[in-house]
Amino acid sequence: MFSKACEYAIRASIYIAVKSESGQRVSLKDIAGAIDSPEAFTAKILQQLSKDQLIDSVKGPSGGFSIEKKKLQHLRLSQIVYAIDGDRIYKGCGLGLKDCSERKPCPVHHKFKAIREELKNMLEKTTVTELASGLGKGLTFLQR
Amino acid sequence: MFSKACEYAIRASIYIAVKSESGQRVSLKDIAGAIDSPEAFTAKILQQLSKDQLIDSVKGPSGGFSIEKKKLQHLRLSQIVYAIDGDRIYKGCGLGLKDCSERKPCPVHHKFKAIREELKNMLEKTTVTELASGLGKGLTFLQR
DNA sequence: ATATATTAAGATCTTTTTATCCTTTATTAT
DNA sequence: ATAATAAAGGATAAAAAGATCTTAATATAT
Repeated sequence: MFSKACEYAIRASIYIAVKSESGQRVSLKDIAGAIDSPEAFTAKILQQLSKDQLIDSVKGPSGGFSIEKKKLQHLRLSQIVYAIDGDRIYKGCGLGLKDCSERKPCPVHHKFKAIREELKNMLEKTTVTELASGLGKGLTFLQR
Repeated sequence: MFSKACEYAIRASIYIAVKSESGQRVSLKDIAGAIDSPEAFTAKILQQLSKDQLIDSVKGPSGGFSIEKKKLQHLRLSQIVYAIDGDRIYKGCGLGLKDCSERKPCPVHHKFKAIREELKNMLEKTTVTELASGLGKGLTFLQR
């Protein structure tokens, strides 16, 4: 569904969100530990999210990653996914055809459409805070 | 969503189905040409489908691939997908956790569940013949 | 029986994805 | 100012996926 990088991106974002809500900044090491991801690879991913201004980063002592409150209110899963995996999850043809479209559909085009729409809606509706909340309450997990 | 191999597998199966309905056997070359896939790679994939007895193959002159009528009546998309990609599309956690479950869910577990179910249902309901029919009528395409 | 067409199978190569390492840059605390 | 800390960036490596090549096995037609 998502690339590994995107999975880490989502997990990291949720973790950062939890911490940001209580005003804490978290280091790369902290994040990689919390979501059980390879540190250097995670760094690359966070770099990308930071470039896209989906998360904030501060260098130096007591630096780290965070998401400012304002952003956090609006940050959707779709934004994270888009930053890392692009739009292939929405646009790509289920059978890999380049020019698959309503006008020239592949055999599964219409069958997939509904599912894809639903996925898109879900990603666009779901906020990272919302997911962070469940994690904060111990209802959901980011490891194993 | 699916691996490239799985995309080719589905496309090939649909093409073989169309031909099989009019009693024709099709060669690898023919298939690869029709679905615009790399020939040798496609051979591997068809080999796998053949091993799993989802399609039939005959060696030698006037040999090739086909799907016998009986099989074709029941052959579902889910079977093709399972033969090539296994069950990751159903079972795998959206965030890549190994032990994600109802009891110990990742933050998106419940959100994904509905979508995954729908996908599963669709794949299990959809027959290859059904898709072949649209292709036979020129309503759908396997190229570009 | 032989030649030929065609799939099967194994080995190998290429590309992409995933992951690591090392150096540089920015920030903070002293 | 200096040292320490943490992310940024670039180069490289390992693993997985995608694709190709070569040889073997098998069936058919003559």
